Amino acid sequence: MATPFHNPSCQHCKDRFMSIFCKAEPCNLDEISDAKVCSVYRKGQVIFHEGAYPFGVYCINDGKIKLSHSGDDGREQIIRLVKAGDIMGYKALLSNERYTATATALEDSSICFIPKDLFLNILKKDASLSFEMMRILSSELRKAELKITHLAQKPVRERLAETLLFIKETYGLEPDEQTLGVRLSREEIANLVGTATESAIRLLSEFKKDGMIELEGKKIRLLDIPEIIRTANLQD
Amino acid sequence: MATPFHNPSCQHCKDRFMSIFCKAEPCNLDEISDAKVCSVYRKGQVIFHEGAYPFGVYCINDGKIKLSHSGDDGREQIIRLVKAGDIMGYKALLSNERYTATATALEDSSICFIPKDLFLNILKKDASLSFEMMRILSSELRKAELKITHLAQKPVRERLAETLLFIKETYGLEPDEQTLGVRLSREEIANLVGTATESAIRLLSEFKKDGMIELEGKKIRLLDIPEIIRTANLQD
DNA sequence: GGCCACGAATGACATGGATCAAATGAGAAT
DNA sequence: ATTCTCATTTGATCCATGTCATTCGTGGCC
Repeated sequence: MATPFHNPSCQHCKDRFMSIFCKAEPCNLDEISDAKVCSVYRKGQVIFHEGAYPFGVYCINDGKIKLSHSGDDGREQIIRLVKAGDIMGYKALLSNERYTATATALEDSSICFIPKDLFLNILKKDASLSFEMMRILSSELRKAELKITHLAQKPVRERLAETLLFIKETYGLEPDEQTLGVRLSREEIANLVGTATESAIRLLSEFKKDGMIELEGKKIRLLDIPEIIRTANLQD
Repeated sequence: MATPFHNPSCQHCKDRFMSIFCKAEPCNLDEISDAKVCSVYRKGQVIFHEGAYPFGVYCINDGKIKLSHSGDDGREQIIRLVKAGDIMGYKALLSNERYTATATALEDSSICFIPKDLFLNILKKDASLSFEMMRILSSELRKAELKITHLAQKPVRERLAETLLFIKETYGLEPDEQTLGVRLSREEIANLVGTATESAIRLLSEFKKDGMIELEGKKIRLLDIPEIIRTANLQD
């Protein structure tokens, strides 16, 4: 499926300083760099499947990925958006269980694979790396818990506005400083918000009518961010 | 507020083998045991407040605690139930931020406090402890993500059934093998499920009418667990 | 015992949002 | 270009669930 290619070295990875591995001790980084395998996945390709056993962690060299649960009735719930410098698949590895989510490329991406044993061994001997790992886990957990509260208490309108801001935080804006840096289908947006596709569409149209955003195919331009923030009704 | 009393030693803590510290190296456990302070909190007392800065982690010696976010409109969302042997407050500590949740005793509880510096230092030098910490974080994260999916996709009825099972998993049953091992108000149940109190009450009555449970004040007896599982409609 | 206060239960009602259906548009394949 | 397929949009409808209001029950306290 995925196309392997000559490994970029971790030491010179452009996202090295944003990634967890910037905390790793240099000798461990060398070891990781030698052992990893980098592959290219095309848009839509699945990197790993919910239910499968993990054999390592993935570190995004370049690209954008969604992680999603497939709900009982088949509807998917997107639980995380992954960007360059991020790692994924660590949760299953650490708790030694199967993947609980499926990773799908949102656009063509180059992704490095680090074998399980190596990763775990280095984690065990590199205190600063494992501390960083804990920091990441804590922060993901905090975000997840906040999402639980909002899902339980906020109306779809507010959650959609919040989601737009979240996408902006994650993937940033294009050079025009307005367009969200990723193209998602309406269904994907809905699955991120946790609502029906039609509801997401309707509310996006409303946002547009209210002058908060502009829509052009899958492009979304944020015109009035302060108003979006107000709509999201954030307190924290 | 809380009443300190003579410290039980960690080495002889009855929940030692279920707690994270069973993984700590013995010498580190000694250190923790010496430094910790154990206090008694009465039912309803707050152990720490959302928004406050953390100065250490709490390890439950005995008792039951709820961790909750207070939503923007004041409604609370319970995000975790804590039992003897569990620790709490580590998330804020690890990510070096303020508490995002409030911890309140569900019944009289004795809780040990481990100072921040000590905990972090030991975490840094005790690989097996920090590995265990990562395991806990991963598992919490997995649970949180599952909850997000269910909150987004399942009707209240299913979530309530699931919550009853979750309470049973967490706190077990009383000696009669039917009654849930904790007394929660209807409001607390609703805040766990993520619904309005009235909805929780109505559905509990339905469950009772259907013979799944029996209600007697705050006592909830699970009469037909297989049927509750069916109602929860769990696939995983 | 009887009052008070608060949790629990029930009913009536309003509505946000899901679902179903149909029409339109846009991108991919030939 | 033409067709086909799938995403998007819009409209109509329905229902689960939240909200408001009231009553009921229970435990605490004087």
